[in-house]
Amino acid sequence: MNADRRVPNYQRIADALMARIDSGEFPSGSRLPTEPQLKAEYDVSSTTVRNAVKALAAAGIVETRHGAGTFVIERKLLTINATTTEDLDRRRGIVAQDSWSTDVKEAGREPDQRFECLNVAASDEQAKLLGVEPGAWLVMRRCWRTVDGIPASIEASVFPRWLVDALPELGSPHDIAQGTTSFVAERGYPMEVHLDYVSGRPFTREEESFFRAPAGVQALIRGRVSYDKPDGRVLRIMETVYRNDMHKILYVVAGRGNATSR
Amino acid sequence: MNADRRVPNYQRIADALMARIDSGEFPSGSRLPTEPQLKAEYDVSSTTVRNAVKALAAAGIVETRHGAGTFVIERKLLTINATTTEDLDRRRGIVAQDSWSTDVKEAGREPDQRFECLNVAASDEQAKLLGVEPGAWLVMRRCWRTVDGIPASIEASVFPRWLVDALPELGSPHDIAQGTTSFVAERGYPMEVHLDYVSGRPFTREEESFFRAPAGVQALIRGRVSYDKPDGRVLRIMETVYRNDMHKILYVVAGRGNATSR
DNA sequence: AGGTATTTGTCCGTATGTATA
DNA sequence: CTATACATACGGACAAATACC
Repeated sequence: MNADRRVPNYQRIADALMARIDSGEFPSGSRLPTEPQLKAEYDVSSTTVRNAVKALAAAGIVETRHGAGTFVIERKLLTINATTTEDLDRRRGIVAQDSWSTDVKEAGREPDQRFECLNVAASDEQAKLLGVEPGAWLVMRRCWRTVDGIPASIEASVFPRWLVDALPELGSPHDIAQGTTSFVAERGYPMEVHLDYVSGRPFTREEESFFRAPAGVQALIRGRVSYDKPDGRVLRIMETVYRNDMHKILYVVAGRGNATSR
Repeated sequence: MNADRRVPNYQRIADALMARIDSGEFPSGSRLPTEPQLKAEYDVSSTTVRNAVKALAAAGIVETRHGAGTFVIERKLLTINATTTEDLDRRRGIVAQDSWSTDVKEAGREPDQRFECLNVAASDEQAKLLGVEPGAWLVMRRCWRTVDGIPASIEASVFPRWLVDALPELGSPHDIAQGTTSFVAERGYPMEVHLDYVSGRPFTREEESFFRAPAGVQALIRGRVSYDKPDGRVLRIMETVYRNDMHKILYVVAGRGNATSR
């Protein structure tokens, strides 16, 4: 027994429960004892039991469901391929579908998305990238995506004014089934290079209301700025917000590791 | 979107505090009123005030410091370039330094790292990638890294047995200042292609004790499997655990967006 | 360096609300 | 409809870390 007084009681109970989960006593998806039961079992107050369960929830080990109980979580990661593009899909015979749907279906899961097109004011960052004034009107195309019925990601793209003028379909309130990347490319504006950044943060209140994810789940963010050529014109600014417990993002990186071979 | 009419009291207080933060009343780094003050101000119990502050902390808005107070957080993101390699550094005249130190110093911040080399048992996944039995002995090289004195990331690399036999320095308990990528490349084993995956999750208890990050901060994970050529031999399996509120990972992706041009 | 006030962390007991089975 | 289970809320006590004199 660890009688280290520096470790709070609720943390010791959390550790004990975690050990019981690891031992197989509570397999993935199973229900933990109720809080009153744990309270009696460990002879502590309700506060302490709740803190213990909250610690496990924050660590992504369990999920509490109001009125139902506390359940052990199992993570199923979906791989999002950030390197392949639609031309690769075509070689595999996939034509009229965006690359996200392809990824999800190939994982044997069911994709669904709700689409919307809206006019937005350019943020400072967007304005700088596009060379317009902050607050300028931009067209945003946004997808709210679910996997097996679970809210999984939100993808938002904004396009420069001149591109929307050239390709009015970008302003239409209808989804472009083949994906905007290949649509824009086919019309004469191929994206030759993308700058991606990946980070993570807690959900905003707004995102929370869409995802309704358990505690311990945060956002995995992928930003992508697409250019017609290196240091060229920006064709699209995209940001995707993923549930971080459902996704991993894959990149194939060309190594140039042999410094002496240049 | 679902419109929950009933919002808990603590959430309304959290929203009110967030609005006051956004309004500039509490700028970044400033201290919020103490909990007894908030309790009096909003005329609620200590539980409710604490729940409100916890909600803000979980959302990454504020950070509570034991005995000191509650402070508004400012995020400073460090960019980790996952695409450039040491040969690029050399062209810029940087030679005897790994790419991480380069990135951190270029951001005007102070990198520091503690290195260790240990013998570990291969996990199932590592064993599969390396073509050995699970549990086989592998050499792991690990860096515990701080930025401006703040624990920022842990990077762990494992190498196949045959490569350590060929390059015994990989088993040495000393850091390889130039970075292992270029070291291994110079000795005749260039890494021509990397497979990266990026994801996020809560810290493990062990990671927590190193990072000591406030609530609302999680791990940003980058895994990298490096090959000598596409579908070739695995030269290294690397996993880096970053504080997600301190890092974004940058990738330069070659676009092949023009499907008709093939 | 030490002591004291301040501030958050932990823990107790209890009551009531609300979602789920 | 009822019982169950977690969520919210009240009020208070003491511990532990920090700040300040």
